[in-house]
Amino acid sequence: MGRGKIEIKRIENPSNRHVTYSKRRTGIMKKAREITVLCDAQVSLILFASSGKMHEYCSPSTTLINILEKYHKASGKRLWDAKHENLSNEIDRIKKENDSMQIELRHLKGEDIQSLQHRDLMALEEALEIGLASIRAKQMDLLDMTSRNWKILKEENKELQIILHRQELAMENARDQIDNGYQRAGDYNEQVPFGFWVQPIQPNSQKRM
Amino acid sequence: MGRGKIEIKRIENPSNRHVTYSKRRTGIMKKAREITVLCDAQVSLILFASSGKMHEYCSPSTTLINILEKYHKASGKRLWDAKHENLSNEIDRIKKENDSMQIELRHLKGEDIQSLQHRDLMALEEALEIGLASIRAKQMDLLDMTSRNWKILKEENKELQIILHRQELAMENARDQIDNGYQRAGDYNEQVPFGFWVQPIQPNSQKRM
DNA sequence: AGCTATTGATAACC
DNA sequence: TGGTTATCAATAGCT
Repeated sequence: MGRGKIEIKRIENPSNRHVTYSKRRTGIMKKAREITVLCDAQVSLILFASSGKMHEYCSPSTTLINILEKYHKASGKRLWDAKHENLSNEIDRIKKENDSMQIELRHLKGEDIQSLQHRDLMALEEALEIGLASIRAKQMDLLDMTSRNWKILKEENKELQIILHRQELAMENARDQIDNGYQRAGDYNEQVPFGFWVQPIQPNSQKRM
Repeated sequence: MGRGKIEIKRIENPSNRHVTYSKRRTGIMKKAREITVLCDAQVSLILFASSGKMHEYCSPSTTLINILEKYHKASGKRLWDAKHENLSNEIDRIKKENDSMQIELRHLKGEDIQSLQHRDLMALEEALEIGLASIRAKQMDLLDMTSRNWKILKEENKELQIILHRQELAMENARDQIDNGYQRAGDYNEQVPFGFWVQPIQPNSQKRM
């Protein structure tokens, strides 16, 4: 394939070698592209010249990573290091954990229990009863707390009414004095002792405790 | 480079495509080998036919892993780091799923419910009640089945006793006849009607239904 | 899977 | 490198 036939052995002349490398590299790249298009193939081609310079071709429909993954599956060879394997193993482990939890959840919800034996059903029932008891106890707590808060609220309200009542009395008193001609600079406020005025009560008693 | 020029585009005829793939694959492999030898290059070539079948060439002085490491250095592209990242992401995803299931499980078992609101507790209670009802229904089924089987077993036993009783009577009868001098060649068996003999009852009635 | 006419690749040279 | 061309190699179409 040239002006003369050549033996396939290392070209000793570095210059010739490099020239041949360049030309053949273009050639093989072209071939790779062609087989990709013609035959609907996926190709990865990586070349390193003796100089260390790299060239690559990868069929456009995919990526090198993709090809390597397929390579991995097809050959079974382990390209990736231990780290990778660890990650894969962990994924498997977690997935298994996941599955068993999934099953447990379904069982607790009363699903997929056709295949269960009496022993399993008993255990499930016990677990459910314990859970239910715990939940109901908590609800009781909440209820107690709410009613306690109501009580507090009611007492506050009572006190409030008392205070209001005193204020009304005080204001009545003041008005009477004004009506009776007892006049002085100032307004109503100054005649009402400060402590008698309503203080804002704390809101949202639910959140207490 | 053949009997006729061809356009570089997908060969639609699958048979032709496959033939061309085979031929060109050997061609490109040869080229890879040649450039390796002639130019002292390192080459990795991976091909996947559209059928999914894989072929590879790797220059003898090295390995694919080696080449990929060099590729990694030369291109700066992170080949398996990307893969690692994907795996890590998946692990994260699954772990999250795992955690939420874990929490749900604990809640159903009445654990870690301190922070729950009334609304959540109600939902939990309902789920638990449904589960419990389902489990208990299943247990009832099992119980029914067992008692039904017991009943069958008892009836079988009754019949069995009747048959035994008849056999005893028959044998008594036969003995009496022998004692009374009624002699004949043969043994007891021949004098006892066959239908009177105990037939084996079916075992493990639990498995019925 | 083989054959071979024909195209394609490239060695040597500039 | 890039271009030219004589020559060899690859292969398309056929069997």
